[in-house]
Formats: sequence, structure tokens, C-alpha cells
Amino acid sequence: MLRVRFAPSPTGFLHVGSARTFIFNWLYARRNGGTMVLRLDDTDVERNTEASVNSIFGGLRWLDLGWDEEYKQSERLALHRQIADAIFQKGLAYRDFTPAHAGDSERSGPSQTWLFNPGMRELSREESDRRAAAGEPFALRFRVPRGLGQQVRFTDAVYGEQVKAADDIEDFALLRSDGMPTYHLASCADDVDLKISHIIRGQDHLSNTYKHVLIFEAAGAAVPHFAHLPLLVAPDGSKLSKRKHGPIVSVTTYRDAGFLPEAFLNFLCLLGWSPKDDRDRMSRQELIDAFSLEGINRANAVVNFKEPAATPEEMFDPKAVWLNAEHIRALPVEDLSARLLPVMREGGVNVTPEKMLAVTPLIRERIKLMRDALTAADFFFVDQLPPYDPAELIPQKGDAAMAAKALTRAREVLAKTEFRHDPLDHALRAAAQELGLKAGQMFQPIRVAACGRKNAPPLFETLEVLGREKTLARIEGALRNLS
RNA sequence: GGCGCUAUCGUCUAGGGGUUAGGACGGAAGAUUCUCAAUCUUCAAACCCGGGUUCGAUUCCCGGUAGCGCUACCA
Repeated sequence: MLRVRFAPSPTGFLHVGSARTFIFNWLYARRNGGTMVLRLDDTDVERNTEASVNSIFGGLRWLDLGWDEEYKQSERLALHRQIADAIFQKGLAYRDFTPAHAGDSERSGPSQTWLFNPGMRELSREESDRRAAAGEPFALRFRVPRGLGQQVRFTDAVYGEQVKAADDIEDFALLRSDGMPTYHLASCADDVDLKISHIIRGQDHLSNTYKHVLIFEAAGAAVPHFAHLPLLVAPDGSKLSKRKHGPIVSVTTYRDAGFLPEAFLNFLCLLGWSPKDDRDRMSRQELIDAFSLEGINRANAVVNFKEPAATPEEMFDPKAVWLNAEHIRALPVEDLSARLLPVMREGGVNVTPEKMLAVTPLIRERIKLMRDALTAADFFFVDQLPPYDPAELIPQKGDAAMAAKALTRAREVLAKTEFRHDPLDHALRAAAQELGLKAGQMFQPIRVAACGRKNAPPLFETLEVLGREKTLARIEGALRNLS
């Protein structure tokens, strides 16, 4: 039975790297009929926050992926201690009574490799028991086989055969002196108990995996399969951090900016994985069908965002934005319209589903992010157009007089033309011809009058949706501006 | 410092002992349309360096360099 897990520690918002790890696990489970387990690795009580849990769940809910089972590591401490004790009873771990030091010993000084504490490792069982019984605090450390030339090995589905001399592995802690399990112990104990068959996680754990193999073996459990994922990094190659890179590393930023969850999912999948057949836009189902561990590559992938966040949407990886536009265009108009509705309303636009459905085809190819609809379609929803430069009304190779002539004629024609695409097309083209104007010279003043700007959707469809009343009022306004 | 992982256009990647080294984004140019988009066409753009193996290496091996990870009683 194939079982995978996503095990975030709730110490921050949902990170794009974590999201991708979740996605790859999910894809693997769905592809192979496996079970997806979500486990909150919350043993670091100090750093866990409720806000973080909310961010993780909120992000995952948005991605709409789902999982089959859910656990909280902090509720499973008894299991962790039981396994730690079993390892200790087998003589594969020892008590270390050295007072805890707050992680300051590294980086300063000659920084020698710390492997183990000989005094504590060699302490007799009697002495150890006596000091423990006396209430002296201790950390429990794994007794890594030393001086025997042993090797620890495992096969990684992505990185291949991995071997390390046991002598190079430090005697890592299993339990802290306060009795709480460390990440390594808790993670492995839970993986054993939850019968996780495949561990798919970030490559930052590749070198930790030797320790985990040691724990699995010491616990007498089967060692699961491993697949490590290349890391997602910033354009300068450094690892993504909120501290340094800000909201761009948070999944909710993409949601709030108007990414479609399936587009974001698609984008993340293409970082460090390839279907190997030149496809780029892929649906959820296509991703499931194409996913395999063989498609994962080994080099870190850059999330190509702009460091000093330029304009709001210019900061995103251009490929993510493009993919989003692709997904938007691939959506049936009805679906896109329905999904645009809440975006517009959140943006303060009062719009009916009917109106939205009429507007959607006009902006569909003109928006990259969902929120772009707010600016792309603004003129459909306001009573009064915001002020614009009357010079915009003047057509190519024309002057104010030409603009006035075109608008005056348009006012007459539009007063009696049916407001549908074809009649509008015929009437306005005929009017242009009468006036001796090129189509563009006729249309531009009308477009600017109706939309308040030069760049807008095609004229006839736009007028049709806008309606006669608003159109004529706006032409009226434009003529006033011109004089 | 120690141990390990990685290295193809600016970015994501395909490929693999002999290829015009392929695709995508982004960039440039053009076509098209009533503007803007969308679409289509074209162009520029890469095998980290040095040794070896080989008739032949970008591909295999070794070394270097660089980047990254681990080296906590964080996860």
C-alpha cells in the first residue's frame, strides 16, 4: 500500500517550496492510488503559531488538493518516547548529561567537526541510571556505530545510490533534555507508525536521511523509499526566505494577486520536474497522469521573481504569469465569468452575473491575473468615466476637428442603430466612409469617448455591452471635453 | 573547517558518445485586426573549466571551480 505524507512545521506561512513538496506528494499518491497523509510537525512548541497553521491550511484549501488522513505530531509524544526508549534499551542510544548549550558553539572559532561526546557515550549503564534517577537532566543521543568502517546507505529515487561512512555521522539527539523528541526521532517514529512507504521531501534533508535510516533500522522497522526534491531558490541562488524576499515566497500572495490555483500548481510542477514532452500548460488531471519520480531533476530551480518588487504583478516569475493567462484563456467563458465575479466584488465593483458574463469574453484575452479584470473592465461598471486627456480623442493623422466630426456623426448614427455587433459595424463603417475617414480614425474617438482610454476591447462588442444610453452620454461628454 | 549534492540559452527545461543541441517564458523584428490584447512567422540566446577514456566528447571517468545543503537538545 502506497502512503505518502506532507509534514510541515507550523512556524510560518505556507511557503512556495512547501507547497510544491505537498503537490509532488499528492501527485504521486493520486497517480498511484496511494494515500496522502497530512502531518503537522509541531514539536517545536516555541516557534509554532496558530497563524501559521491557518496559513498552511488556507493555502492548501486554495490549491484545492486535499488529503486523506491528518495528524498532529504533538499529540503523539507517547509514541515517540516509546520508540526512543526501545532504541535506548537496545543499547543503540545513550544519555548525554552535558548541559544544553543554545546552538552558539558553531560558526565561531576554528569550528571543528563535532561528532560525539566520548565521556557521555562511554558512560556505564549503572552510572547513567544513577544520574538519571537522581533527576539530572539529559538528552538521549543515538549511538552511531563508530570505528568499524561501517557505511550507511540508501537509494534515492532522484539522486540515486547514497553512501556515507558512519564515522562521519554525529551522535545526533533523539530526545531533548526536557523530554521532547527531536525532529529526527518524531519524524521517523511517526513515519513508522503511519506506515509511510515513500518519503518525498526537500533536498535539504538528503544528508539527514542517513540518520533517519539509522533510526528506522534501530526501531526494527522497514526503511521507506526516499525521493528528494531539488530546492526552489531566489534569482541570486540563495534560498527563499520571508526575511529576505518578502511576500513573494508565500502562497497566499499568489492567491491574493489573482492566480488561478490550477495555474499556480502547474507553474510549481514545472520547477524541478518535467513531463519530458515539451508540454507546459497542463491541467490537474494531465499532471496526475504524467507525474513520475523519474521526471524530477537534481539541480535547484530558480523562482525568477524581481527582487525589488517593481509593479505589483511585475514581481512574479514571468512564466507563472504567462501560465496563468494561459489557464484563464483555456477556461470556458461561463466558468471564468463565475470565478471573476467574486474578484470584482472584492474589488468594490457591483456587478450582476449577467453583466459579468457579457463582459468576460471581452477581457478574457486581455488579463493575465484575475485582478487585472478590475482595471481591464472598469469602464463597464462606472456611471461617470474618470477624467481623461481630451487629446486622446484625436485620431491618427487627425486633429480635434476630425475627432469632433467623427463623434458628432457617431452620435447621430448610434441614436438609431440597433446595439448589436453587426449593425454597429455596418453603421459605423458606413459613417466613416461618408466622412472620408479611415475606419481607425472613426473608431478611435468613439472608443476613447466610451472607454476613457485608447486601449480597450474591440469597439462593437464593447458598445453592445455598454448599451445605447451610456454610449451616447459618454460621446456627449467627449464632445464637451473637445471644445 | 568536515561531509555531501548539483552544474545545458537570462529563467524553467529536453536530449544524449557523432544532433543544424530541441521546447517554453522573457527579449527583438514582422504579419494580422478598429486600438490593446490574443494569434501566426522569423531572429538573437546555452552544454562551467582542465585533464583523461575514445576514431570522436556537451554526454562517461577524475580533478578544479562555483552554487547549494547538512554539520543544533530547529524543523
